[in-house]
Amino acid sequence: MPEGHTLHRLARTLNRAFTGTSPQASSPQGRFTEGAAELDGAAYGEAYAHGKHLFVAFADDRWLHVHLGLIGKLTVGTVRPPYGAVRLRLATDETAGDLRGPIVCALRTGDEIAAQIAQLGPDPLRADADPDLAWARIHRSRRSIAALLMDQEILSGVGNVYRAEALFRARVDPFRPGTDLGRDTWDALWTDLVELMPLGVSTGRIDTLEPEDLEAHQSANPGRRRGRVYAYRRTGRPCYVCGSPIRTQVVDGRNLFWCAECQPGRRAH
DNA sequence: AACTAATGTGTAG
DNA sequence: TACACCTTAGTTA
Repeated sequence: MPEGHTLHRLARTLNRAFTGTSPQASSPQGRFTEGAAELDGAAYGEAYAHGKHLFVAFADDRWLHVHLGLIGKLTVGTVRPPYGAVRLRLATDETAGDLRGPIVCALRTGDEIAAQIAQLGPDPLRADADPDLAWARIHRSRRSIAALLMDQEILSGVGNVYRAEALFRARVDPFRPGTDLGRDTWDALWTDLVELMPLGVSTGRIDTLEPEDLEAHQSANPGRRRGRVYAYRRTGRPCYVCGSPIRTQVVDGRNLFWCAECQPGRRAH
């Protein structure tokens, strides 16, 4: 589930597995052979996430830049023969990290990493994040808050699930323009993301239901294991708060999910 | 077993 | 707007 929480979790997992080692690097798939050769045997430094980007520092200003995109996976576990298309394997005698299907897997310098980070808006999962930087752009934009929340240059790490859930939890109409949002509403959205996303880092999944709404969820979904959410992918099913059907609409090529009763707006959708 | 959609983003037409 | 990435969960047969 590659929204920001996934990448922060992976940075932690990589650091636990590889800190203090000099892993072997290879590209079983063959599409990162040269980069892997550059990293092979280099001393591992530290992994960091910023939004949905993952950066791994190695000795001598060699950095690995990974973006999983929609279907990419990075798994870390005991050494086994690779399956599927493994773009990059980092391996010690005990542990292998296998990267499949990323949209970015590249060797970078520290300067290049800094330039990449400079393009990203504040990340609710980072202690150094400044929400005012996002607000400065949001309150001057006529784009919808739904579009703004997904724009990684405005804030980073929020994807389609956290977008739908944060807007629901703050009871905000997704189509409201940034110019119309109000500072209080932005503060509520940001504060909620700052509380919500670390839960995703610890659990590896996105759960957003408040305790008082959990009962309605559990009676409607006995034994469900995946994330417990208010709106995301619940099209046509009853809202856990008001019972009216969750709505969906494609906006900028992505499905947007919301409850028109709990998140009322002035315009017809 | 086969098929589809998906948490994302860059590029080409 | 379409495609590429090429995995995986979920659905349909």
